[in-house]
Amino acid sequence: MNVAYIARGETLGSKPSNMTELLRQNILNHITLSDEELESFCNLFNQKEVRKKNFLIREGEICKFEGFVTKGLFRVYHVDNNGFEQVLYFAQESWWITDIDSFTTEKPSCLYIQALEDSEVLLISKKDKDFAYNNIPKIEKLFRIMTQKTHIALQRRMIDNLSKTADQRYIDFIEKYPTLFQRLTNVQIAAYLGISHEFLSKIRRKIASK
Amino acid sequence: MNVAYIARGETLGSKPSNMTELLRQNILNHITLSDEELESFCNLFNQKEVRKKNFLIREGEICKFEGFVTKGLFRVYHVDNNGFEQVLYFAQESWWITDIDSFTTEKPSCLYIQALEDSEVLLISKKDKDFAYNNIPKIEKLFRIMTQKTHIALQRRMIDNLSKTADQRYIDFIEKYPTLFQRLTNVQIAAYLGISHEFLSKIRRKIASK
DNA sequence: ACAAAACATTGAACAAGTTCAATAAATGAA
DNA sequence: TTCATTTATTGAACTTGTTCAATGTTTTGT
Repeated sequence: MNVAYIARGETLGSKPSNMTELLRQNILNHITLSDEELESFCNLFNQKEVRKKNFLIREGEICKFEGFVTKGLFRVYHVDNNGFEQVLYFAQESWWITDIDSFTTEKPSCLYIQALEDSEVLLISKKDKDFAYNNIPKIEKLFRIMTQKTHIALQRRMIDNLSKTADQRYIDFIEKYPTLFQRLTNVQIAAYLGISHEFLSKIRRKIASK
Repeated sequence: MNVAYIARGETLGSKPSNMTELLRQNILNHITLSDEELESFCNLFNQKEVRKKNFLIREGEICKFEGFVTKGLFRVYHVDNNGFEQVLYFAQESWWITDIDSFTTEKPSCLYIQALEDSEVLLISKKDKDFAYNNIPKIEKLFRIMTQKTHIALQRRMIDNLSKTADQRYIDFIEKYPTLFQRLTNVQIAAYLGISHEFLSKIRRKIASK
């Protein structure tokens, strides 16, 4: 495995383990891998710093990476025809980020991924991910399981959006993501809940007065 | 592979190919498999008839299968606290159905899956699917790719629900699923769009008068 | 420390979507 | 064929959420 790794022109030797420690933990939460497999997979990632307000991708670009957040916070969002922003999801430490649509189809993205704080991510390219799929069979299982989990979460959110009132969705959000909640402005939360930030402000007043 | 297959107590010999023809096509649309792999995977499925209005699963039950529709039409829906139904998706011929949440976690489902027409499905149990994962490596890739695709579709729907008006979502639905549309009542379509059927009726009048 | 920008709140007028009740049309079961 | 059930339409009153504009507060960059 290491031979293939070196042959692909990457730097020789492992990255400092503190850089990929969170990633290793995250992977082992989903599947079991030998030290060698873990090592060679983690070595396919490159660290990148993204300062607050900077973009990992913008609409129209092709998403060439899949990322794992090791520090900071991102928002993945869409801008509609009227210029309004809808947040698909937030990603803090130990969350994965990509536009899976653009990444897999290699077509231009209709999403923006922006850092809301000074952040750090580990990025893997499509080429290296395909390499991992072909050479470390369990990686196929890893992403099958992870995609399943994010899909389940999105299904639940879809049902909630269809069945619950904005008040309830806001209360649920705080309960479900209590620490993330504290790192977000009301503008961002409103864009996630699918309401105007003015209306969120009125919801907050109503809740506070109880 | 056939030995393992027989050892698991299934009927000997392949099912008539007309029964699994649609399934075979669907699989080969996603990955390439040898005839033997295809054969042994398809043999893990059992056909089931479901008459109109009957349920494949109900809320509270544990979803023990993943299904592939060969004939007819299903709706997968949730019933909220006020008794309103939200349709997560419809599944006609060549679509897959399951409550992936309940199926993977083995916890009670919060969904109903009901036949809207006299239907037929090919079902695979969790045990047999795990068997396939462990013995036919490409099956892992198959479901990784399929889950990715359904996830991408759901992401798009999520964005549309957050950014578009009900009128536009209805027009989009007709354009995207022109044949499915003709098999559904307005009550079902409204439950998918997340609006009351009365309001859908008013949207239809408005559109017709143009 | 200061100016500029972003963020949060509020009210009033408005638009989108619901609820309820009444009626008509289509479908289904015996 | 007939009766019951489901489906579709419509109007009026209502609720939820938006829009716009004004005001004050907090953050940020330099």
